[in-house]
Amino acid sequence: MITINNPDFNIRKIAESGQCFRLNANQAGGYTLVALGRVLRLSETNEGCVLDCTQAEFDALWRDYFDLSTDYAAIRAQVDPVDAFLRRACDYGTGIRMLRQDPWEMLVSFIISQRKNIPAIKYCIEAICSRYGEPIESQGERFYAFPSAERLAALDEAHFLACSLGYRAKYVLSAARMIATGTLDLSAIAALNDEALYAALQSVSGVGEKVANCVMLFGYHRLDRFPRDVWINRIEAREYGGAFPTERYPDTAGALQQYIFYYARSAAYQGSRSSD
DNA sequence: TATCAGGGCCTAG
DNA sequence: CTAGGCCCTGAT
Repeated sequence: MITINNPDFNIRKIAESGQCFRLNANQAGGYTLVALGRVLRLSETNEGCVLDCTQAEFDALWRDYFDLSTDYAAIRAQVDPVDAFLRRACDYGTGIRMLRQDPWEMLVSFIISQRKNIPAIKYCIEAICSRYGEPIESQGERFYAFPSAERLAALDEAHFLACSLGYRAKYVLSAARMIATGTLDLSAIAALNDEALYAALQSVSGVGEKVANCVMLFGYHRLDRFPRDVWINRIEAREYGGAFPTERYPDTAGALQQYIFYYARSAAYQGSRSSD
């Protein structure tokens, strides 16, 4: 067992921040994460967040996955003191971190995300994993890893249609085949600068600006990327008169975007806007 | 039951 | 550059 006692680590907020789709509340009152081909259970206690893994597994995998070497208090501290909205968002979202997730899983997940809400995205991803992912037994329960590109490349469009992907089915299939054949190497492009990586990702059919930015932010930990979805667009219109000042936060705008996204969808913010 | 919107992208014009 | 189509689900 590992305990993380850090105000900048809150598993509930991370789970609800929309960056990951396979971290869910469990029956025991905690959270269960399927990632890196493993299952990890986490629960909040008075002593902090407890992870049910060994020290060796924590050191090898989860310390990096949860980005525990980044100082999120420092990121929040650089927020413009005049920007009351952003300060509120950061206070409200304290505990959120930017997970270092698998690029392939992020690519597929965010291709699926277009014109879907979060429950629908999770449904599709679980359908794919449960049918084509490797089973993982954990404490008497069976989970499924996210399937490899090679595995998905061997399927055809009908299999993805059956997972409720709709018009995105052909995008996911072609992405899988690009990766499986080596047309696109997700490991190799990690070495590219932002603009080249952005372009490389958009060479995939079904990947536009929004999805490419999400893959960069969540899969390649490019914390400067600032994906604009309908929620962020609303906030930019309501709170910033057009555009968020990304230029003021050249290294961390994407992390701030996650605080904004979490706050914008919260009852706390929605309630404060109810007079509109 | 009916309607709308959802962490968009592609194609045609 | 903009308008329309797309496939399905969750929320009301």
